[in-house]
Amino acid sequence: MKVTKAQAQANRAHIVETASALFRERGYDGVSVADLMAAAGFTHGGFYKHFRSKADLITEAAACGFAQMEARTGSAERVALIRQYLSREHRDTPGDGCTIAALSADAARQPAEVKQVFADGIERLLAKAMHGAADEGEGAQHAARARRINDLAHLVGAVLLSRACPDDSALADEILESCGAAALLRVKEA
Amino acid sequence: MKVTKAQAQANRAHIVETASALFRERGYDGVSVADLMAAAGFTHGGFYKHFRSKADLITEAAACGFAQMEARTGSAERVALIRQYLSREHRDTPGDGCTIAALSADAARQPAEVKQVFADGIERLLAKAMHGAADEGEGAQHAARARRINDLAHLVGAVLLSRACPDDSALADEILESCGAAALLRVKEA
DNA sequence: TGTACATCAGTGAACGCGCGTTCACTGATGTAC
DNA sequence: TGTACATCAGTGAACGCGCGTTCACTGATGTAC
Repeated sequence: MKVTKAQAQANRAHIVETASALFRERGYDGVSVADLMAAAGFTHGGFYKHFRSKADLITEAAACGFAQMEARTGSAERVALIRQYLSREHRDTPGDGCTIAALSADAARQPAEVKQVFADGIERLLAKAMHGAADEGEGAQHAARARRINDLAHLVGAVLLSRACPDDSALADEILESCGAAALLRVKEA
Repeated sequence: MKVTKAQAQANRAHIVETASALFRERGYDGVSVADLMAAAGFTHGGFYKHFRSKADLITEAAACGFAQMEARTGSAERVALIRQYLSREHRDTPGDGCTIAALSADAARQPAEVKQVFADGIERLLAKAMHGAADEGEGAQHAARARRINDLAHLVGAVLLSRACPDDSALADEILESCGAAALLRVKEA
């Protein structure tokens, strides 16, 4: 049953990606090693040929989630990004969505290793959003960074509030719409 | 070992309050029935004399958390509320803090019953914040409500982001400070 | 290039453990007379 | 008011189950000659 080195490496990456999506859907405690391996197309025993523990996988899956986000948001316009982030689609399919919105509350209860992955991910997101302000003065850069942090908190909070409401409830949609309108207005004003 | 009706009722309320705090600290999956009952000062067997299941308790504990929040924020000034909400103290002691910030991600994975408690709680929070706008026109009221929703999303998101960062990290504090400054500025401008 | 052997990714049964829940039991409280 | 009995909050052992993890085994891959 052995497999080529390349195949094994691909399988490992596939397990991490599957875990990253499942964790976003159900939380770290909501996905068992057996669940995950079955979803990835394997039996559970092989898990420990790739990872030392479930805790290790959680750290890797978080990093994978941030890497996916960066790859996908690479060239997108801010307006398109906001529309997508505050869409019903994103709210209703956390497995395909933002790691921060789906798992930051879970991460808060995880060891420092996981939290560091989140902090690094947030930091890289902020750095990327700052590209437009690279040639400004120190004060303006500081203000721009503060604005990015505020925008991120606002978007993440909106998705979290909307997800906490019953499916198809008016309030859940109203939250997305109110926050979307305000976020887009802020882009236009800047 | 029987106890007076009044005592039994008080014990039940004590279990719900203890659960509400423990859930906020560790999440719904992070607290076992045995953990909880021990923390409340009982053995685990008696749990089912008070509740039909852990799921039932989760619903009650959520309602208890919102009731506590309403009671505590009753007479507070908006500025004081924002300062407290975005304080390191609130970030670092979720057990004493806001149910939305601590558990909305967990609630998103719970049955409709729990989500309804969250939606009702959010709705009551918004209604309370609208008291100052009671005599305005329909358009102004709608705008005021949208502003409250945005403010709530912003505050909740800030606490979540800050909690996801490593303890005592600079980024965790920066998030609270940036969002606090912006939130307070918004109050002054209004 | 061909042969012999070591490696190790993947399998599936098994481990101890803690989970939510059930149950027989206790004994003070509440009730009926 | 006093007595006899039913009630039921709380106890602690036990239930089946799924968890994270370990292990002996398989057999194709990778390596040494």
